[in-house]
Amino acid sequence: MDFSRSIEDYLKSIYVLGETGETVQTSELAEALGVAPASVSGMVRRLADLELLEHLPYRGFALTQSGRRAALRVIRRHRILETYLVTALGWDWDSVHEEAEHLEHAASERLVARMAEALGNPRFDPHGAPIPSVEGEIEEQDLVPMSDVGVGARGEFRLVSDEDPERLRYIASLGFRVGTRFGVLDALPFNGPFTVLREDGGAEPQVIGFELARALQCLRTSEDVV
Amino acid sequence: MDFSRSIEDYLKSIYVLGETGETVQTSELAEALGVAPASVSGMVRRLADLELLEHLPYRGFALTQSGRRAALRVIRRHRILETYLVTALGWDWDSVHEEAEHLEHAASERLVARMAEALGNPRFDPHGAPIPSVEGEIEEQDLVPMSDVGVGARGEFRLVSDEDPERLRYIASLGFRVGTRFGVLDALPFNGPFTVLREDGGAEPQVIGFELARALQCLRTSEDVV
DNA sequence: GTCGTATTTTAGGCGCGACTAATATTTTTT
DNA sequence: AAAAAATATTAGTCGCGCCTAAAATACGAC
Repeated sequence: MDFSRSIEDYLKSIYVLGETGETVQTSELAEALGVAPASVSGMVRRLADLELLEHLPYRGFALTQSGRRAALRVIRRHRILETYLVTALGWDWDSVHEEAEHLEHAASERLVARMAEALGNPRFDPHGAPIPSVEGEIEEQDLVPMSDVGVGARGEFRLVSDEDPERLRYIASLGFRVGTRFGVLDALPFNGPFTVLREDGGAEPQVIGFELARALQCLRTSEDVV
Repeated sequence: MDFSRSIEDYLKSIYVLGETGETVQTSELAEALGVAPASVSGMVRRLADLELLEHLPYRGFALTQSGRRAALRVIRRHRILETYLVTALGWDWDSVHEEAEHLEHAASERLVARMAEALGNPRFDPHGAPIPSVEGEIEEQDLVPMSDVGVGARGEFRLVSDEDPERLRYIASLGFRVGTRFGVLDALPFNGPFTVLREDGGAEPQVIGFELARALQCLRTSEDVV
Protein backbone atom coordinates (compact mmCIF):
# COMPACT_ATOMS: atom_id res chain seq x y z
CA MET A 1 0.00 0.00 0.00
CA ASP A 2 3.01 2.26 0.28
CA PHE A 3 4.77 2.94 -2.98
CA SER A 4 8.03 4.50 -3.99
CA ARG A 5 8.22 8.09 -5.00
CA SER A 6 8.66 7.09 -8.62
CA ILE A 7 5.67 4.80 -8.60
CA GLU A 8 3.56 7.54 -7.04
CA ASP A 9 4.64 9.96 -9.73
CA TYR A 10 3.79 7.49 -12.45
CA LEU A 11 0.37 6.75 -10.97
CA LYS A 12 -0.44 10.42 -10.64
CA SER A 13 0.56 11.17 -14.20
CA ILE A 14 -1.25 8.17 -15.60
CA TYR A 15 -4.38 9.23 -13.75
CA VAL A 16 -4.25 12.76 -15.09
CA LEU A 17 -3.48 11.67 -18.65
CA GLY A 18 -6.17 9.02 -18.41
CA GLU A 19 -8.87 11.56 -17.65
CA THR A 20 -8.91 12.66 -21.26
CA GLY A 21 -9.06 9.65 -23.52
CA GLU A 22 -9.39 5.97 -22.95
CA THR A 23 -5.86 4.64 -22.59
CA VAL A 24 -2.52 6.28 -21.97
CA GLN A 25 0.32 5.97 -24.46
CA THR A 26 3.90 5.20 -23.53
CA SER A 27 5.26 8.26 -25.28
CA GLU A 28 2.85 10.74 -23.74
CA LEU A 29 3.63 9.47 -20.28
CA ALA A 30 7.36 9.63 -21.02
CA GLU A 31 6.87 13.20 -22.15
CA ALA A 32 4.86 14.11 -19.06
CA LEU A 33 7.38 12.60 -16.68
CA GLY A 34 10.46 13.74 -18.53
CA VAL A 35 11.91 10.25 -18.91
CA ALA A 36 12.77 8.09 -21.90
CA PRO A 37 9.99 5.95 -23.41
CA ALA A 38 12.00 2.83 -22.62
CA SER A 39 11.92 3.77 -18.95
CA VAL A 40 8.16 3.99 -19.11
CA SER A 41 7.92 0.56 -20.70
CA GLY A 42 9.97 -0.84 -17.84
CA MET A 43 7.91 0.82 -15.14
CA VAL A 44 4.62 -0.04 -16.82
CA ARG A 45 5.63 -3.66 -16.64
CA ARG A 46 6.26 -3.34 -12.90
CA LEU A 47 3.01 -1.50 -12.31
CA ALA A 48 1.15 -4.19 -14.24
CA ASP A 49 2.81 -6.83 -12.04
CA LEU A 50 1.57 -4.88 -9.03
CA GLU A 51 -1.88 -4.90 -10.60
CA LEU A 52 -1.99 -1.13 -10.56
CA LEU A 53 -2.68 -0.95 -14.26
CA GLU A 54 -3.58 -3.07 -17.24
CA HIS A 55 -1.34 -3.11 -20.20
CA LEU A 56 -2.08 -4.13 -23.75
CA PRO A 57 1.39 -4.22 -25.29
CA TYR A 58 1.85 -1.67 -28.05
CA ARG A 59 -1.69 -0.39 -27.41
CA GLY A 60 -1.53 1.57 -24.21
CA PHE A 61 -2.50 1.08 -20.59
CA ALA A 62 -5.02 2.23 -18.01
CA LEU A 63 -5.15 2.17 -14.21
CA THR A 64 -7.00 -0.59 -12.44
CA GLN A 65 -9.38 0.22 -9.62
CA SER A 66 -6.56 -0.24 -7.16
CA GLY A 67 -4.20 1.92 -9.22
CA ARG A 68 -6.80 4.64 -9.42
CA ARG A 69 -7.29 4.60 -5.68
CA ALA A 70 -3.55 4.88 -5.10
CA ALA A 71 -3.30 7.74 -7.59
CA LEU A 72 -6.14 9.60 -5.92
CA ARG A 73 -4.46 9.28 -2.56
CA VAL A 74 -1.37 10.99 -3.93
CA ILE A 75 -3.45 13.64 -5.65
CA ARG A 76 -5.37 14.25 -2.43
CA ARG A 77 -2.13 14.77 -0.55
CA HIS A 78 -0.84 17.10 -3.23
CA ARG A 79 -3.93 19.27 -3.34
CA ILE A 80 -4.38 19.52 0.40
CA LEU A 81 -0.74 20.46 0.78
CA GLU A 82 -1.12 23.16 -1.86
CA THR A 83 -4.21 24.49 -0.15
CA TYR A 84 -2.48 24.47 3.21
CA LEU A 85 0.54 26.33 1.91
CA VAL A 86 -1.66 29.02 0.40
CA THR A 87 -4.25 29.33 3.14
CA ALA A 88 -2.27 28.69 6.28
CA LEU A 89 1.18 29.87 5.30
CA GLY A 90 0.33 32.72 2.96
CA TRP A 91 2.14 31.22 -0.01
CA ASP A 92 1.32 32.52 -3.49
CA TRP A 93 -0.64 30.17 -5.70
CA ASP A 94 2.06 30.12 -8.34
CA SER A 95 4.77 28.59 -6.20
CA VAL A 96 3.02 25.87 -4.24
CA HIS A 97 3.01 23.22 -6.93
CA GLU A 98 6.69 22.43 -6.83
CA GLU A 99 6.79 22.30 -3.05
CA ALA A 100 3.74 20.04 -2.92
CA GLU A 101 5.33 17.85 -5.58
CA HIS A 102 8.00 16.93 -3.05
CA LEU A 103 5.92 16.96 0.12
CA GLU A 104 3.23 14.69 -1.32
CA HIS A 105 5.64 11.76 -1.08
CA ALA A 106 6.72 12.50 2.47
CA ALA A 107 3.59 13.69 4.23
CA SER A 108 1.68 10.97 6.07
CA GLU A 109 -2.03 10.45 5.63
CA ARG A 110 -2.34 11.56 9.21
CA LEU A 111 -0.62 14.88 8.63
CA VAL A 112 -2.68 15.52 5.55
CA ALA A 113 -5.87 14.69 7.43
CA ARG A 114 -4.86 17.13 10.16
CA MET A 115 -4.15 19.85 7.63
CA ALA A 116 -7.43 19.24 5.86
CA GLU A 117 -9.23 19.50 9.17
CA ALA A 118 -7.43 22.74 10.04
CA LEU A 119 -8.61 24.10 6.69
CA GLY A 120 -12.18 22.97 7.22
CA ASN A 121 -11.96 20.11 4.72
CA PRO A 122 -11.81 22.19 1.58
CA ARG A 123 -13.26 20.71 -1.61
CA PHE A 124 -10.99 22.54 -4.03
CA ASP A 125 -7.33 23.46 -4.11
CA PRO A 126 -6.08 27.00 -4.82
CA HIS A 127 -6.21 26.40 -8.57
CA GLY A 128 -9.75 25.09 -8.42
CA ALA A 129 -8.91 21.42 -8.74
CA PRO A 130 -11.22 19.16 -6.73
CA ILE A 131 -9.66 17.43 -3.75
CA PRO A 132 -10.41 13.70 -3.68
CA SER A 133 -12.06 12.49 -0.49
CA VAL A 134 -10.35 10.02 1.82
CA GLU A 135 -12.61 7.42 0.27
CA GLY A 136 -11.22 8.20 -3.15
CA GLU A 137 -14.15 10.09 -4.55
CA ILE A 138 -13.52 13.08 -6.72
CA GLU A 139 -15.98 15.68 -7.83
CA GLU A 140 -16.38 16.04 -11.56
CA GLN A 141 -16.96 19.57 -12.73
CA ASP A 142 -18.65 20.46 -15.95
CA LEU A 143 -16.23 23.05 -17.23
CA VAL A 144 -15.32 24.53 -20.57
CA PRO A 145 -12.31 26.57 -21.60
CA MET A 146 -12.90 30.29 -21.56
CA SER A 147 -12.33 30.10 -25.31
CA ASP A 148 -15.52 28.04 -25.59
CA VAL A 149 -17.78 30.15 -23.41
CA GLY A 150 -18.94 32.11 -26.43
CA VAL A 151 -19.29 35.78 -27.24
CA GLY A 152 -22.13 37.31 -25.31
CA ALA A 153 -22.19 34.62 -22.69
CA ARG A 154 -21.11 34.84 -19.08
CA GLY A 155 -18.88 32.51 -17.16
CA GLU A 156 -17.03 31.91 -13.95
CA PHE A 157 -13.35 31.05 -13.90
CA ARG A 158 -13.06 27.82 -11.91
CA LEU A 159 -9.86 25.88 -12.66
CA VAL A 160 -6.41 26.15 -14.14
CA SER A 161 -3.45 23.79 -14.14
CA ASP A 162 -1.03 24.42 -11.28
CA GLU A 163 2.00 23.57 -13.32
CA ASP A 164 3.12 26.82 -14.87
CA PRO A 165 4.06 29.42 -12.23
CA GLU A 166 4.56 32.13 -14.80
CA ARG A 167 1.11 31.64 -16.23
CA LEU A 168 -0.38 31.61 -12.75
CA ARG A 169 1.35 34.87 -11.89
CA TYR A 170 0.04 36.42 -15.08
CA ILE A 171 -3.51 35.28 -14.42
CA ALA A 172 -3.35 36.72 -10.93
CA SER A 173 -1.96 39.98 -12.30
CA LEU A 174 -5.03 40.20 -14.54
CA GLY A 175 -7.16 40.16 -11.44
CA PHE A 176 -8.52 36.70 -12.11
CA ARG A 177 -8.80 34.17 -9.34
CA VAL A 178 -10.88 31.04 -8.89
CA GLY A 179 -14.48 32.19 -8.70
CA THR A 180 -14.07 35.34 -10.78
CA ARG A 181 -17.11 35.96 -12.97
CA PHE A 182 -16.90 37.56 -16.35
CA GLY A 183 -18.69 38.15 -19.61
CA VAL A 184 -17.22 37.57 -23.02
CA LEU A 185 -17.53 40.75 -25.06
CA ASP A 186 -15.72 39.77 -28.18
CA ALA A 187 -13.58 37.17 -29.89
CA LEU A 188 -11.38 37.76 -32.91
CA PRO A 189 -11.22 35.14 -35.65
CA PHE A 190 -8.34 32.75 -36.43
CA ASN A 191 -7.75 31.96 -32.76
CA GLY A 192 -7.48 35.61 -31.98
CA PRO A 193 -7.76 37.14 -28.53
CA PHE A 194 -10.89 37.45 -26.45
CA THR A 195 -12.18 40.58 -24.83
CA VAL A 196 -13.77 39.91 -21.48
CA LEU A 197 -15.22 41.99 -18.70
CA ARG A 198 -14.74 40.93 -15.11
CA GLU A 199 -17.80 41.39 -12.94
CA ASP A 200 -16.06 42.01 -9.66
CA GLY A 201 -16.34 45.72 -9.56
CA GLY A 202 -15.64 48.53 -11.95
CA ALA A 203 -13.17 46.67 -14.08
CA GLU A 204 -12.30 47.67 -17.60
CA PRO A 205 -12.63 45.17 -20.43
CA GLN A 206 -9.53 42.99 -20.73
CA VAL A 207 -7.87 41.21 -23.62
CA ILE A 208 -6.91 37.58 -23.18
CA GLY A 209 -4.95 35.63 -25.79
CA PHE A 210 -6.33 32.45 -27.26
CA GLU A 211 -3.79 30.11 -25.66
CA LEU A 212 -4.45 31.50 -22.23
CA ALA A 213 -8.22 31.48 -22.73
CA ARG A 214 -7.97 27.83 -23.60
CA ALA A 215 -6.20 27.12 -20.30
CA LEU A 216 -8.81 28.83 -18.14
CA GLN A 217 -11.52 26.31 -17.31
CA CYS A 218 -14.83 27.97 -16.65
CA LEU A 219 -18.38 27.40 -15.62
CA ARG A 220 -20.73 28.66 -18.30
CA THR A 221 -23.22 30.57 -16.19
CA SER A 222 -25.47 32.08 -18.82
CA GLU A 223 -26.11 32.82 -22.42
CA ASP A 224 -27.13 36.39 -21.66
CA VAL A 225 -25.48 39.18 -23.50
CA VAL A 226 -23.61 41.38 -21.07
CA MET B 1 24.69 21.27 -2.06
CA ASP B 2 21.65 19.02 -2.35
CA PHE B 3 22.13 15.52 -1.08
CA SER B 4 20.19 12.29 -1.27
CA ARG B 5 17.91 11.17 1.50
CA SER B 6 20.42 8.56 2.56
CA ILE B 7 23.31 10.97 2.66
CA GLU B 8 21.28 13.40 4.73
CA ASP B 9 20.42 10.66 7.18
CA TYR B 10 24.05 9.65 7.48
CA LEU B 11 25.20 13.22 8.03
CA LYS B 12 22.59 13.81 10.69
CA SER B 13 23.46 10.64 12.56
CA ILE B 14 27.17 11.26 12.32
CA TYR B 15 26.67 14.75 13.67
CA VAL B 16 24.64 13.54 16.64
CA LEU B 17 27.00 10.68 17.43
CA GLY B 18 29.96 12.99 17.00
CA GLU B 19 28.73 15.36 19.69
CA THR B 20 29.79 12.93 22.38
CA GLY B 21 33.29 11.75 21.70
CA GLU B 22 35.91 12.60 19.16
CA THR B 23 35.31 10.26 16.24
CA VAL B 24 32.42 8.07 15.19
CA GLN B 25 32.81 4.32 14.79
CA THR B 26 31.46 2.31 11.89
CA SER B 27 29.51 -0.04 14.11
CA GLU B 28 27.81 2.62 16.18
CA LEU B 29 26.66 4.43 13.07
CA ALA B 30 25.43 1.15 11.58
CA GLU B 31 23.50 0.55 14.77
CA ALA B 32 22.04 4.05 14.77
CA LEU B 33 20.94 3.85 11.17
CA GLY B 34 19.78 0.25 11.26
CA VAL B 35 22.02 -0.87 8.42
CA ALA B 36 24.86 -3.37 8.15
CA PRO B 37 28.36 -2.18 9.06
CA ALA B 38 29.52 -2.97 5.55
CA SER B 39 26.95 -0.52 4.20
CA VAL B 40 28.38 2.16 6.44
CA SER B 41 31.90 1.47 5.19
CA GLY B 42 30.67 1.96 1.65
CA MET B 43 28.84 5.18 2.37
CA VAL B 44 31.67 6.57 4.48
CA ARG B 45 33.93 6.17 1.48
CA ARG B 46 31.49 8.15 -0.66
CA LEU B 47 31.07 10.86 1.97
CA ALA B 48 34.84 11.13 2.25
CA ASP B 49 35.04 11.51 -1.54
CA LEU B 50 32.49 14.33 -1.24
CA GLU B 51 34.71 15.86 1.44
CA LEU B 52 31.88 15.73 3.94
CA LEU B 53 33.94 13.76 6.41
CA GLU B 54 37.45 12.58 7.13
CA HIS B 55 38.11 8.93 7.51
CA LEU B 56 41.01 7.16 9.13
CA PRO B 57 40.46 3.57 8.07
CA TYR B 58 39.80 1.26 11.01
CA ARG B 59 39.94 4.26 13.36
CA GLY B 60 36.72 6.16 12.79
CA PHE B 61 35.63 9.31 11.04
CA ALA B 62 34.44 12.83 11.74
CA LEU B 63 32.55 15.45 9.75
CA THR B 64 34.44 18.19 7.99
CA GLN B 65 33.32 21.79 8.26
CA SER B 66 31.25 21.35 5.14
CA GLY B 67 29.76 18.09 6.40
CA ARG B 68 28.84 19.72 9.66
CA ARG B 69 27.12 22.58 7.88
CA ALA B 70 25.11 20.15 5.76
CA ALA B 71 24.14 18.14 8.83
CA LEU B 72 23.01 21.24 10.68
CA ARG B 73 20.81 22.25 7.76
CA VAL B 74 19.02 18.91 7.97
CA ILE B 75 18.74 19.17 11.74
CA ARG B 76 17.36 22.68 11.44
CA ARG B 77 14.69 21.48 9.06
CA HIS B 78 13.84 18.58 11.34
CA ARG B 79 13.49 20.67 14.46
CA ILE B 80 11.51 23.47 12.87
CA LEU B 81 9.16 20.92 11.35
CA GLU B 82 8.67 19.28 14.74
CA THR B 83 8.00 22.63 16.33
CA TYR B 84 5.56 23.56 13.61
CA LEU B 85 3.63 20.33 13.92
CA VAL B 86 3.28 20.79 17.66
CA THR B 87 2.66 24.51 17.79
CA ALA B 88 0.68 25.17 14.63
CA LEU B 89 -1.06 21.86 14.11
CA GLY B 90 -1.60 20.74 17.68
CA TRP B 91 0.36 17.53 17.31
CA ASP B 92 1.54 15.75 20.45
CA TRP B 93 5.26 15.89 21.13
CA ASP B 94 5.61 12.12 21.06
CA SER B 95 4.55 11.64 17.46
CA VAL B 96 6.25 14.43 15.58
CA HIS B 97 9.67 12.84 15.29
CA GLU B 98 8.74 10.22 12.75
CA GLU B 99 6.80 12.64 10.60
CA ALA B 100 9.65 15.15 10.66
CA GLU B 101 12.05 12.37 9.79
CA HIS B 102 10.33 12.11 6.42
CA LEU B 103 9.48 15.75 5.85
CA GLU B 104 13.01 16.96 6.56
CA HIS B 105 14.13 15.53 3.22
CA ALA B 106 11.26 17.00 1.23
CA ALA B 107 10.68 20.43 2.74
CA SER B 108 12.51 23.25 0.98
CA GLU B 109 14.60 25.78 2.86
CA ARG B 110 12.00 28.29 1.82
CA LEU B 111 9.13 26.39 3.42
CA VAL B 112 11.11 25.86 6.58
CA ALA B 113 12.01 29.55 6.71
CA ARG B 114 8.34 30.42 6.32
CA MET B 115 7.34 28.05 9.10
CA ALA B 116 10.06 29.37 11.38
CA GLU B 117 8.83 32.89 10.73
CA ALA B 118 5.23 31.90 11.44
CA LEU B 119 6.44 30.47 14.75
CA GLY B 120 8.44 33.57 15.62
CA ASN B 121 11.80 31.94 14.97
CA PRO B 122 11.84 29.60 17.94
CA ARG B 123 15.20 28.69 19.46
CA PHE B 124 14.20 25.27 20.73
CA ASP B 125 12.09 22.42 19.44
CA PRO B 126 9.32 20.76 21.48
CA HIS B 127 11.80 18.43 23.16
CA GLY B 128 14.11 21.27 24.10
CA ALA B 129 16.71 20.67 21.40
CA PRO B 130 18.26 23.87 20.09
CA ILE B 131 17.37 24.80 16.52
CA PRO B 132 20.43 25.65 14.45
CA SER B 133 20.32 29.07 12.82
CA VAL B 134 20.27 29.49 9.05
CA GLU B 135 23.96 30.33 9.37
CA GLY B 136 24.63 26.98 10.98
CA GLU B 137 25.11 28.12 14.53
CA ILE B 138 23.74 26.01 17.32
CA GLU B 139 23.33 26.92 20.93
CA GLU B 140 25.18 24.77 23.39
CA GLN B 141 23.37 24.19 26.64
CA ASP B 142 25.08 23.26 29.86
CA LEU B 143 22.84 20.42 30.94
CA VAL B 144 23.14 17.42 33.22
CA PRO B 145 20.95 14.34 33.49
CA MET B 146 18.35 14.54 36.24
CA SER B 147 20.25 11.66 37.80
CA ASP B 148 23.20 14.01 38.31
CA VAL B 149 21.36 16.99 39.72
CA GLY B 150 21.94 15.72 43.23
CA VAL B 151 19.72 15.19 46.26
CA GLY B 152 18.68 18.47 47.77
CA ALA B 153 19.34 20.44 44.62
CA ARG B 154 16.87 22.01 42.25
CA GLY B 155 16.72 21.79 38.51
CA GLU B 156 14.76 22.56 35.41
CA PHE B 157 13.93 19.91 32.84
CA ARG B 158 15.21 21.24 29.53
CA LEU B 159 15.80 18.48 26.95
CA VAL B 160 14.99 14.91 26.07
CA SER B 161 15.60 12.86 22.95
CA ASP B 162 12.68 12.89 20.55
CA GLU B 163 13.18 9.34 19.44
CA ASP B 164 11.11 7.24 21.82
CA PRO B 165 7.40 8.11 21.60
CA GLU B 166 6.51 5.83 24.49
CA ARG B 167 9.00 7.51 26.78
CA LEU B 168 7.76 10.92 25.70
CA ARG B 169 4.19 9.97 26.45
CA TYR B 170 5.21 8.74 29.87
CA ILE B 171 7.14 11.90 30.65
CA ALA B 172 4.14 13.98 29.64
CA SER B 173 1.87 11.81 31.77
CA LEU B 174 4.09 12.61 34.76
CA GLY B 175 3.32 16.26 34.21
CA PHE B 176 6.82 17.08 33.01
CA ARG B 177 7.38 19.31 30.03
CA VAL B 178 10.31 21.37 28.85
CA GLY B 179 10.75 24.11 31.42
CA THR B 180 9.32 22.21 34.38
CA ARG B 181 11.22 23.00 37.59
CA PHE B 182 11.71 20.48 40.33
CA GLY B 183 13.68 19.62 43.41
CA VAL B 184 15.36 16.29 44.04
CA LEU B 185 14.14 14.97 47.40
CA ASP B 186 15.81 11.61 47.46
CA ALA B 187 17.84 9.06 45.54
CA LEU B 188 18.12 5.40 46.37
CA PRO B 189 21.48 3.65 46.04
CA PHE B 190 22.56 1.14 43.38
CA ASN B 191 20.98 3.18 40.58
CA GLY B 192 17.70 3.23 42.38
CA PRO B 193 14.86 5.62 41.67
CA PHE B 194 14.74 9.32 42.45
CA THR B 195 12.05 11.13 44.31
CA VAL B 196 11.40 14.57 42.93
CA LEU B 197 8.94 17.34 43.56
CA ARG B 198 7.66 19.44 40.72
CA GLU B 199 7.37 23.12 41.51
CA ASP B 200 4.48 23.94 39.24
CA GLY B 201 1.72 23.96 41.75
CA GLY B 202 0.57 21.66 44.47
CA ALA B 203 2.13 18.51 43.10
CA GLU B 204 2.91 15.46 45.16
CA PRO B 205 6.45 14.03 45.21
CA GLN B 206 7.04 11.67 42.30
CA VAL B 207 9.23 8.65 41.77
CA ILE B 208 11.37 8.48 38.66
CA GLY B 209 13.44 5.44 37.72
CA PHE B 210 17.14 5.71 37.16
CA GLU B 211 17.07 5.04 33.43
CA LEU B 212 14.47 7.72 32.85
CA ALA B 213 16.22 10.21 35.13
CA ARG B 214 19.33 9.71 33.05
CA ALA B 215 17.44 10.60 29.88
CA LEU B 216 16.04 13.86 31.25
CA GLN B 217 18.56 16.61 30.61
CA CYS B 218 18.27 19.40 33.11
CA LEU B 219 19.57 22.78 34.08
CA ARG B 220 20.94 22.68 37.60
CA THR B 221 19.37 25.80 39.06
CA SER B 222 20.51 25.64 42.67
CA GLU B 223 22.06 23.68 45.44
CA ASP B 224 19.34 24.71 47.90
CA VAL B 225 17.55 22.05 49.77
CA VAL B 226 13.88 22.12 48.92
C1' DG C 1 -1.21 -5.31 -49.60
C1' DT C 2 3.47 -3.46 -49.14
C1' DC C 3 6.70 -0.07 -47.60
C1' DG C 4 8.36 3.46 -44.71
C1' DT C 5 7.75 5.82 -40.46
C1' DA C 6 6.49 6.25 -35.86
C1' DT C 7 5.92 4.03 -31.66
C1' DT C 8 6.88 0.53 -28.29
C1' DT C 9 9.40 -3.01 -26.28
C1' DT C 10 13.53 -5.66 -25.21
C1' DA C 11 18.44 -6.00 -24.24
C1' DG C 12 22.16 -4.48 -21.85
C1' DG C 13 24.31 -1.16 -18.77
C1' DC C 14 24.96 2.19 -14.84
C1' DG C 15 24.82 4.54 -10.19
C1' DC C 16 22.76 4.29 -5.68
C1' DG C 17 22.31 2.07 -1.48
C1' DA C 18 21.46 -1.86 0.60
C1' DC C 19 22.92 -6.96 1.55
C1' DT C 20 26.14 -11.37 2.75
C1' DA C 21 30.52 -13.57 2.86
C1' DA C 22 35.25 -13.23 3.06
C1' DT C 23 39.34 -10.76 4.41
C1' DA C 24 42.02 -7.38 7.00
C1' DT C 25 43.12 -4.89 11.05
C1' DT C 26 42.85 -3.71 15.89
C1' DT C 27 42.06 -4.86 20.58
C1' DT C 28 41.72 -7.96 24.34
C1' DT C 29 42.91 -12.00 26.73
C1' DT C 30 46.00 -15.14 28.39
C1' DA D 1 54.05 -12.30 22.48
C1' DA D 2 50.64 -15.22 20.52
C1' DA D 3 45.92 -16.45 20.17
C1' DA D 4 41.22 -15.15 20.26
C1' DA D 5 37.71 -11.89 19.72
C1' DA D 6 35.90 -7.80 18.08
C1' DT D 7 35.64 -4.45 14.58
C1' DA D 8 36.25 -2.65 9.85
C1' DT D 9 36.88 -3.12 5.04
C1' DT D 10 36.59 -5.27 0.52
C1' DA D 11 34.40 -8.26 -2.87
C1' DG D 12 30.56 -9.57 -5.08
C1' DT D 13 25.39 -9.39 -5.59
C1' DC D 14 20.78 -7.42 -5.97
C1' DG D 15 16.69 -4.33 -6.86
C1' DC D 16 15.32 0.21 -8.29
C1' DG D 17 14.93 3.50 -11.74
C1' DC D 18 17.05 5.54 -15.12
C1' DC D 19 19.75 5.42 -19.74
C1' DT D 20 21.03 4.13 -25.02
C1' DA D 21 20.86 1.00 -28.83
C1' DA D 22 18.58 -2.53 -31.21
C1' DA D 23 14.55 -5.17 -32.36
C1' DA D 24 9.51 -5.64 -32.70
C1' DT D 25 5.08 -3.98 -33.79
C1' DA D 26 1.53 -0.75 -35.52
C1' DC D 27 0.00 2.66 -38.67
C1' DG D 28 -0.37 5.73 -42.75
C1' DA D 29 0.62 6.39 -47.65
C1' DC D 30 0.46 4.67 -51.89
